[in-house]
Amino acid sequence: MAVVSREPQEAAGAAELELPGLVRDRVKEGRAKAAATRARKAAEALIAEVDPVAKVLVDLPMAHLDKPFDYAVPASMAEEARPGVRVKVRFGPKDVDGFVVARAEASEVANLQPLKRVVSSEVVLTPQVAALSDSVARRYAGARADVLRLAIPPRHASTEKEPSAAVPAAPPFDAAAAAAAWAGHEPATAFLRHLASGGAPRAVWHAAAGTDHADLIAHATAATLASGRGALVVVPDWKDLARLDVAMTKVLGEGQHAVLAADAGPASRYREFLRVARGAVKVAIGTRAAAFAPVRHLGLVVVWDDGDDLLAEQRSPYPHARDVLLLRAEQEQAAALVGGFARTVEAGFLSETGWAQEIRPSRALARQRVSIEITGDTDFDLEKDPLTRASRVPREAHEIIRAALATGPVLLQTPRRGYAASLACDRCRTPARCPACQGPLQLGGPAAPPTCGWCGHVETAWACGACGGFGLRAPIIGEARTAEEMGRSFAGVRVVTSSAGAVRQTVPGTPAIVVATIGAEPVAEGGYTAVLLLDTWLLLGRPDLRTDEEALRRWSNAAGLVRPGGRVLVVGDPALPVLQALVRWDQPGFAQREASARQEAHLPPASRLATITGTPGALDDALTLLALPPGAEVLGPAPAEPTSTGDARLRAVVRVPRSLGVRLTEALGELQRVRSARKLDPVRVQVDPPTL
DNA sequence: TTAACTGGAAAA
DNA sequence: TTTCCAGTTAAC
Repeated sequence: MAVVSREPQEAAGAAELELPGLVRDRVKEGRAKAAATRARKAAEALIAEVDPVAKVLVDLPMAHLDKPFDYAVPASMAEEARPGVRVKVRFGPKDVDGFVVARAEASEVANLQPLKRVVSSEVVLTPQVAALSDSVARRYAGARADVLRLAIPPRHASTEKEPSAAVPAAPPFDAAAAAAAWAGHEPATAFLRHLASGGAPRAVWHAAAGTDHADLIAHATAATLASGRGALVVVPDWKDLARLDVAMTKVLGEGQHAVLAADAGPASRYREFLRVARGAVKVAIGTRAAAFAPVRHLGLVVVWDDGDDLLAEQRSPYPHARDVLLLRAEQEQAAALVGGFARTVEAGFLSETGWAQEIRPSRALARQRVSIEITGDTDFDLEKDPLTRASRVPREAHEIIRAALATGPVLLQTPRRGYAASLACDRCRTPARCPACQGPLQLGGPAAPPTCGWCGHVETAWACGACGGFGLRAPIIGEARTAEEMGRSFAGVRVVTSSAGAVRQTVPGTPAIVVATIGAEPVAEGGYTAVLLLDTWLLLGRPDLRTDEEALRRWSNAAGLVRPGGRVLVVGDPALPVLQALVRWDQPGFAQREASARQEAHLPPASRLATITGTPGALDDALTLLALPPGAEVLGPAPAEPTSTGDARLRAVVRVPRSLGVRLTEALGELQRVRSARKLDPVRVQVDPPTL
């Protein structure tokens, strides 16, 4: 025992005399290490003379640790430890990453720990973005560390060593070209003038069908640059981003903008981020996380198609890119542009409250530019026209396609992917499901009975699960089958498909039939000569609160791809208000009606609402702890998705009038701090979630 | 990791 | 009541 537990020092003493070389080396190593530690300690003991205190936000998600901690700045780091740099600090038991947010002369706290290391001298957290992260964290009752993780991409050390490429001189602002691009949208010329002269106008922009919106955004950016300020544009996905990238290059010239996308890979993502952070470029475009891009002297923020759910962050605290940008526009006195072919209730609210003005197509432009028609999708038509039975493309549509093909490409938007023909109830249009496995019932051949597409069950006595009907209606055709039939109907015409998994970004402006599933529509060079929206009823079948709104947004985006002077044909029930709004291109009107419905139901944006989700015990506890402002309502709790480990969870909804929104989020923030400090089971808080 | 704090039990 | 010890907590 005694021999085994001998002190290390004794062993070291023995080694000096007799032990073999390897052990001696190790002892030397140990001594060198000890000497290095002493040297480091000595260096740390020398504290910076000016502002020896660094205020550091540590990268920990715990709500009660969401405040700056003071550290001593060693003299060796006096210069590098500037606000905005990444540092490593000792925090309790372990070393954690953090950001210096300020330097100070003194601290309230005695015996400060020294900063361990300045990870890099790059200023990645600018004061503006730090302030933005503050307000986003407060608005969403979340922790700043979580927000910063969304805002600042992971460091990529080798990329950091490269200098950012020099930016070529930008061409001078062409005010006439900008005005021409925006012609017909009113009052866009005033908006552009205001931007160019350094103002901060705010607008909600409804784009006319056939508008090359990316081009217009690029011109608005150019106007902002002309005032000596930077701009930031956020779009939902990489398809929009690619289009915008091309437009920016065309209008601003090569290398004038950075492209920020999380899925571009860590090196490229960080390289582009650094170009912005270093002030090498004044313009940034990107997907949702780009809303935090540290653009210098920000003059304009733009969000396109803000109804797309991709703009809602999936990670805590679940901020929406539109709201981040709008907060930013206020804080940095920048202009704001919220644009789309569709209109969200939230965007409509901005103009209703007077926060922003409207930019709309003039009536003349709307009428002359595109004709939008609707054709019935009733069983009567199906009887009359044998073609429709097979293909779901009515005869009237065939005529439009034929005419439009003479001058360019035609888009057919269909809601279903693949080939198989699924069936639906002919009375209520609920898709027919297999009674055994809930798979889709399909027709294998002309005379075959309906068969399940998943388990192969042959259904001979089907009855609709929703309405009890016995009739099956003409099949829902997938995009592959539609494409095949188009190829047969229009022999010699090129047929292109685009659907999830095989999305085509662009097609040439030459005659072709493009069959795409919803959201996968390629952009046609110069626009489509005609756009057909098929099987519109299928999108409306879902019992979601936002079904109509979302369907209208998706149709509007497809219709928006038409070229000026082109035609849009909607196949659907002309009596439906949502289709009427589409045909009249009155998405703002539809949003307004939706807004009053939501107001009556006390839903956002007129109310502020939050969900709290957790295990039954934790939720119950949280609701007791939550100090709600008077007038707040609590709904539920109702069953929610179980945890990843399968534990049951409940969700409660709390809501207040919008005027009390700040009180609600403060209470929720306090709740999270208390729960985190007491190490209670976590609950998830989501403020104004996109869906309920 | 570690100093400060808490609470409970033994000693006086 | 005081003192000691072990476990807990906060964390610069």
